[in-house]
Amino acid sequence: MNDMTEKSLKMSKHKILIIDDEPAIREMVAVALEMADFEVLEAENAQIGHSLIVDQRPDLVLLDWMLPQVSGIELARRLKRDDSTADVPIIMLTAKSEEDNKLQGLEGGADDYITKPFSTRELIARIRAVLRRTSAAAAEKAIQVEGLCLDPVSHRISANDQPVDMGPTEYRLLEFFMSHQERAYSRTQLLDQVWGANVYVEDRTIDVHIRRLRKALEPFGFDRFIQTVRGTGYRFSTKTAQAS
Amino acid sequence: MNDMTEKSLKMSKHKILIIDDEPAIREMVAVALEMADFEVLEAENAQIGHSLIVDQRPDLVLLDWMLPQVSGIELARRLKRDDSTADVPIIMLTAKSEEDNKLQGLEGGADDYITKPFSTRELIARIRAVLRRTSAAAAEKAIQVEGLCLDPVSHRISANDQPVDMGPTEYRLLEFFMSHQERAYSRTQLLDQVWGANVYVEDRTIDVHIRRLRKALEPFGFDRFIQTVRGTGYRFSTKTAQAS
DNA sequence: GGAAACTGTCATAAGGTTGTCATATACAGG
DNA sequence: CCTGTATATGACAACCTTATGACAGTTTCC
Repeated sequence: MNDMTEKSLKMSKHKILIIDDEPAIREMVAVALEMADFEVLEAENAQIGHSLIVDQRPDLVLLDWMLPQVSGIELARRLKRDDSTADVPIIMLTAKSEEDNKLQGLEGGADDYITKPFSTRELIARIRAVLRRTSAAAAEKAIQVEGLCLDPVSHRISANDQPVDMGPTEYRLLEFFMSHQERAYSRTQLLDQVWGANVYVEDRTIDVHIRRLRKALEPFGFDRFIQTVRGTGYRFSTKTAQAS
Repeated sequence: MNDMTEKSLKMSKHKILIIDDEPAIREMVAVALEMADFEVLEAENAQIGHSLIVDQRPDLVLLDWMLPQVSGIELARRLKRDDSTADVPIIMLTAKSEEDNKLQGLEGGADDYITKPFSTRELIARIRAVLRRTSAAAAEKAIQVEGLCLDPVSHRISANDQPVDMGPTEYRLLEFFMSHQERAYSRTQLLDQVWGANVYVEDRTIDVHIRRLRKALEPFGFDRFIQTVRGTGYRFSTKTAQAS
């Protein structure tokens, strides 16, 4: 359970993308954020911003309300519509005169809004708040697949509402699998992801933990989710394993 | 997963097509690109460029904004509209004065744009960036042909949404075929591509794996894609085998 | 301090894959 | 229609990869 805290501490700087068409504002914000130890990306319009979000996966987006061509609110909607970008938190930047629209902004999927002019202190405080809120939310959301449910808060697994008993390593392994479904991982990748990078552990050890995980899920029939991908590794999939 | 990196390194030169009506610019860019170890194709207008794209399948297109007859932006739109050319990355070349239109260029499907005059260093850097981005995306994209679908991410084959079972070698063979359709390969070439260079394996062994692959696809009727090219080797084709 | 729970490795058992053969077929010319 | 080749197939035995049960060293928790 301390994993989360540890990871946050070790975690590299948060990446913030600022999308605003005024170079002066971008510059000012960028400097402020860098001083606050964030990594900053900039985009001058919605298109460039969108591709940066896709490519760079920033931890948060500062989005100007008014942008040429595609407006900020429109971009926010698009981001929220697409699953792959829906969970990127957004803080809208609005001018005083546009303040009335703030509700619309929040409706459009923004996690917060801030009116220009704003102090950098306030901006940074809000960024931190949103980051704290969203990263906590992401980590605390239970993952449920059919009758199998993993609850990060209580750190517990249940199958059809019955508690499932397993070791810590198996828990982490399952957690990783359930948050990365339908994807094949090599033993080395699993080792890096679940055990942590640069840990010297035999590749074959994975097999044993897979075995233990399967054994724990077996009584409920959910061991079928843990699939072997011969010659490659393992995969978590709800789709039926290949018919022989 | 490292296969991609390895392959990229071994991969033959990237083919770049430059479409510009000014011979001087074409020449300059061509020289720069050749020095950077790219293979260069040239076209002086959209029509010629389009047919070169279809025939030669360049890895990337440098497209001038202003072209006689059919403009660059129009060509870009057409390319993106047609599935068979939609995934060719495009970098638009715009004159300073046209800079305002760059947004339109990105909307029109360009992957990047660069304004003239530009340094060859910058051009090459952008080309590399776009190639890296697109080839990474391509490696993750599922390949679907009629009802047959190969998903590299989950490492799985499905035919009409039903899982298909096959050995690792057959999977790699099919993966190679599906990403190199409509083209005949000799047994030796297949051995080099699918098994890897300098591997001592009997040529005839291919026949057996082709057989196994066909057998796996047979229940769905997709074995018809794996065609024999007598005296030469094999080919993956959706078109029906040649009527003699 | 000691019992119980966890972990990483092994050795061994199961099973799935692979490269070759030998044989049956299909093809292209004569 | 026959003949020499090129392919398609079925059968195998060697080889690899994965699944399992056991075990000893540690850590965790009374």
